[in-house]
Parts: sequence; C-alpha cells; structure tokens
Amino acid sequence: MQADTIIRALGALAQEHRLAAFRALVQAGADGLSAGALAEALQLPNSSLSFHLAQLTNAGLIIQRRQGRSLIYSADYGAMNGLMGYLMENCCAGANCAPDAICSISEERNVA
Amino acid sequence: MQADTIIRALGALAQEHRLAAFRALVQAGADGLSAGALAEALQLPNSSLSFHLAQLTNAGLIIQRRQGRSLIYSADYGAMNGLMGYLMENCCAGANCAPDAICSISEERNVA
DNA sequence: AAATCAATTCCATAATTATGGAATTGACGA
DNA sequence: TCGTCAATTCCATAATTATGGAATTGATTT
Repeated sequence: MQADTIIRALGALAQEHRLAAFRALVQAGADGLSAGALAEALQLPNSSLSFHLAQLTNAGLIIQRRQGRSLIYSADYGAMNGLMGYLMENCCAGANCAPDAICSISEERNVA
Repeated sequence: MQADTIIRALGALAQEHRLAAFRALVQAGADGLSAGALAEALQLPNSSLSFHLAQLTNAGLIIQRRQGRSLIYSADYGAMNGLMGYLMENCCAGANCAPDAICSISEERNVA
C-alpha cells in the first residue's frame, strides 16, 4: 500500500464529521446508509455532508452505490485492514515487542 | 476514548513526514530514536521536524524522554491500540460481518 | 563560566481545507 | 414530459496547517 493512499485515508478520517460518518457506516455493516439518512443522523447540511462523503470515497474508505434516487454508502473493510497493517508494519522490528504492543495482531492481519 | 483525541491522533498521522516519523518509531521499538537521528533519517530541517514531533506528542502517539543532551522519542503502542479499537467499535453492529471485516480482531483488542 | 552541541520556539509566508446557500444533475411517478 | 425528490457541484469566505531560517533554551565538557 502506498504512503500517499494511507495519508489520504488518515486525513479523511481526521475530521469530526467524517469520523462520525465513517463510524456510522462501519456500524451499519454491508447494508450501508443513504446520504440522506447520514445527513439526518449527523445533523449536517446536505452540501457539507456531500463534501465529506466525497473525501471518504476519494480516500477509498467507503463505497457508493445507487439505489433508486438514493445513493447508499458503506464502509470498505479491506481499506481499513490495509490502513492498520501499514501503521504497524515491522512493529518493534519484529521482536522485543512491549507487552502492550499489537504486533502479533498486525501480523495476523497482514497475512490475511 | 474521546472523539477529539482520536481526531488529533488521526490528523497527526495524516502528514507525510509525521507518518514517516511515526513508522520509524514503531519500528524502532522501546529504544526509540533521538530527534537528531530522525531528522537525519527523514532529511528534514530541525525546526520542521520539531514541529511535527510536537504534533505527534500532543496527539499522545509518541513519548519523549531526555537522555543527556538528546531527546529520545518512542511510539506509544497503547495509543495505537485505542485508535484502532475506536475505529472498529461495534463493527457491523456485532453481527453479519463481511468476510474481509476485522471485527473479530478489534474485539480481541478491546478486551485486552 | 565559556564554548559547544541538541533541540525547541518564534514568526512571517504559503498552501490547504471546511462551510453552507444557490444552482444543477439524475431518477422516479403521475 | 412535468413536477418532485435525492444528492451533488459551484463558489466565495473563513479557518487551519506547513515551512524553514534565526534566535533561544537546556545540558555537557573543559
């Protein structure tokens, strides 16, 4: 995974409304949520939400599909995997991990 | 964990030089690296690196300690755990996870 | 206490990012 | 094909963030 892709993903998540939107989608699972439902849930003007959803989409974190007049968004779990794996790559140089380190988990994830 | 804390952490990581610095520290493990060693490794002016290290410290992602004239930085693995757990909280509403979802891993982490 | 070295803070400039009302695009039902 | 609804794009304004040279702070050696 490219550093640039990772930075876009992190930047996309580093914003109050986008973080809230992403988490709502993570929790919604495969069914996803419409833009309208998200705007309602987050109490945001449509144009603002649309801007934020575009950022998340551009960063590859969420996926858009059309259903009638609505656009349905859902989280891309594969992208999340990649993001976390990248952050933990070669954690502790592969050894001497502190007890609270998560290297073992990141390795598990990288294998998958 | 607070949303605001998470946003600061993500924002701190969403920058080329800070992401590189953080990863170098993750890979360095508990020994850490001095500011000078990092500046050398990343080919950055001291003042710029200092600015970025302050952001990472403020976000709680890295820890500073003094060793003689040098300041040694190291990654805070606990903060990373918290960050990832937060992003995956209630993933898929606890059920129906897609095959590529990482819910099981995030639960494992939340328990720890 | 003076010289030196590591690193930070200060500061002005440059660049990027967020906001929301108004206009527009695309899809559906009568 | 007209009216309506869902959502996006446009755009000007406001706010935040990055950069690096020069000055400063703190710690060490002689």
